[in-house]
Amino acid sequence: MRPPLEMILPASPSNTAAFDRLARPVQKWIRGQGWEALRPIQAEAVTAVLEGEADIIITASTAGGKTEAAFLPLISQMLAAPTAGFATLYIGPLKALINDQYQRLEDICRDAALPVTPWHGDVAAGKKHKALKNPAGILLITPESLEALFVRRGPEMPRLFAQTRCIVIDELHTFLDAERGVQLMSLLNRLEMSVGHRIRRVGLSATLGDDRLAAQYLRPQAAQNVVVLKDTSSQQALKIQLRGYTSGDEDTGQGSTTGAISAHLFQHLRGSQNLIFAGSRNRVEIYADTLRQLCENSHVPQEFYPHHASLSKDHRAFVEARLKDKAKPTSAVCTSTLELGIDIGDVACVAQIGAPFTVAALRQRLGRSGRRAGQPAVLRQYAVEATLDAKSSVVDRLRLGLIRAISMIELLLEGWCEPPKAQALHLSTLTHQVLSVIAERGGASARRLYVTLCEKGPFTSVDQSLFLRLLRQIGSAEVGLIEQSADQTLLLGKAGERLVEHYSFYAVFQTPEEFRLVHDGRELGTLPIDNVLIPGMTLVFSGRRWVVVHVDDRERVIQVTPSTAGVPPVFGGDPGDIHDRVIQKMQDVFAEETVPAYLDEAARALLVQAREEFGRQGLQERRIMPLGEGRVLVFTRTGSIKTATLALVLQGVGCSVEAYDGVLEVKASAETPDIIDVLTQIKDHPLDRSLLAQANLMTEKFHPFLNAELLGEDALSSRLDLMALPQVVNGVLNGQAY
DNA sequence: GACCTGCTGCGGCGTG
Repeated sequence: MRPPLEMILPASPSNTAAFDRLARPVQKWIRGQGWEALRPIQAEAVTAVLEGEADIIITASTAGGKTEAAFLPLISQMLAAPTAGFATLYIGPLKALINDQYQRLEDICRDAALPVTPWHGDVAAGKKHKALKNPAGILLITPESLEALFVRRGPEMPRLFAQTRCIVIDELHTFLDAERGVQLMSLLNRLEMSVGHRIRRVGLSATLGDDRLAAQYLRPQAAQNVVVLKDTSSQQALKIQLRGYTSGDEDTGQGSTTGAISAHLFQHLRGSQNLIFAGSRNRVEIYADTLRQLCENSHVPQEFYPHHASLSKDHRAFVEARLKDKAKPTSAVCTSTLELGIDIGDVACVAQIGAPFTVAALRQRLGRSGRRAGQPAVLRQYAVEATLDAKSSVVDRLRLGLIRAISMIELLLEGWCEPPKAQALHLSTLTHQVLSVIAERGGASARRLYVTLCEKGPFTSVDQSLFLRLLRQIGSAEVGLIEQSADQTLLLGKAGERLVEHYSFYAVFQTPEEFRLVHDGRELGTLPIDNVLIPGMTLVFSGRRWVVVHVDDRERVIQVTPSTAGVPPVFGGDPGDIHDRVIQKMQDVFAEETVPAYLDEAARALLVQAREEFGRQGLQERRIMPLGEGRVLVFTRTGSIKTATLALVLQGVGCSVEAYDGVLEVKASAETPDIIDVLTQIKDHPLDRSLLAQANLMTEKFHPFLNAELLGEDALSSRLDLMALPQVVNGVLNGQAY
């Protein structure tokens, strides 16, 4: 008789029961780890996975043991019932994450003799061919590589996945509300159709604003049956400070806000591991350069390094390794590259310069700090506002950056974050999936495509008539992506074949063209091609200063050599997307009188000023404010989508418009009609879609193949909101005008 | 007024 488990493993009874249900090799691995017990979330997951076939969402903090929670019982299950083909499919959004998870799972599976195969663009072709010849165990793959399998090996899919029982989706939140997430859902749905049975889905995530919406994403047809397991054990303390700073237009000299914030970071972050989110790659370079100088001037070792997606892999790996190495204090000045994914361990503090765009990002970033028991998460928020003078505009006086930073923190504390947008058509990704299904099957009927992608797949907002219009468009002579054979089967056209045959087809997201920046044969990183650089020009990049020595336009290579001066390059980007709820919260912050305890003295003073201005201008009620010289402020009090839609309409009648948080600054010309008349017109008449003609509607990768009509509908389903406009305008007009 | 993510097959060559 084997001894009772309690003698080996001190654990609570429920925990012991969970442990007992795991396969022997898995139990052996757990003992080898020296764990005292399974964590509650892991014990719950064991029960949920082994009892029944329900879809599951597991949410726990980054170091909360989610991977083990899912895989300890899944591996046990695989050992109990061996299958032919891949038994479990793991989807990861990053190659680096797949590499990390491969190491961890290999370790668990070593004694179990269960193969684990990583599969992404950097994995050797030989290794992939071996796995295809003998598919078994766990396959770790990116959405793009899974897409490639469908396109290149469509007929083999049933053989590879016929007995797959479970698909684990890591970092589930990164797929919600993204084109890539729609692609992934389409692929998983196609996989189920291809093998002819449902495959259980398990989502892992650290940050979910709304469990039900995540469940809706994971299994749209049966969201109510998704089991959500939450780790509530690690409710951690949160320490927040919001510091206010003011600056003029010239922000680079001595005594600037960049200098002042850098000095504060230098003073408080040195000696530990930290993340400094600077908001853009340009600002990452500015702050990294300033902090590097501070270290040099103080004759102390360098601890501040830049990290963003345009920097070389080598440099990024160097910074990540330093963050993991507690013997080398390191603060990374970074963009969202360090927001998710790969494990960099616990950081002492998260600094955020300027308000973030979403509460979800703020929450994800904060999750990097305070992960050790008893350690609070620490947020240092820096708000930068303009120095005011007699000529300063109302918009500057309202301190929108500070108010938004406060609003985001308040919403974070309330536990809210942005939900995914449900109704979008995703016509770019639908075009991609049409080509992919045709390639997979060597041809398909329109009916089959519609059922696969829209009826049973994720493109539920697309009805038959819209789908047919899309097919006719991409099958037209001038586009030529598809063509129809005599028996009505849809095949790839010439242009479609060319597209699908190239490896750049698999990803559904757009990437800009770039130069490579090289010093002494070593790549420093990449720059968007719209940077105009000629020999002799200086720049700040990768935390150092360079001078351009040679530009090769054909090969897209720029040679540089060290220099003592420089300015950071322009990286471009899209306008941010701010949710309605954030703007509402800003309105509340203006109207209330309480001052949050986490503001420093300067931030308090700025908040008081902003509220005085808000009251003085009567903005509690007032929605339209003339500024003189034909300029008017229109307070939409809505997020960026509705505000941008109104801006588009006003531009359509000849106004020039600038958008801020919930406010438009409108400048009329001599030919422009009176703004009240324009707004009244919008309120009373259905809107003319021809307005869309002047907007830039080509934002996604496969948009260039669509016509104006389809592009308009796609934009209206996601980035513009004409339907809401009458209501927005009504609100504006019913406030006190003029 | 922004950020991030991904990639196959094949020919040519050297090595064991």
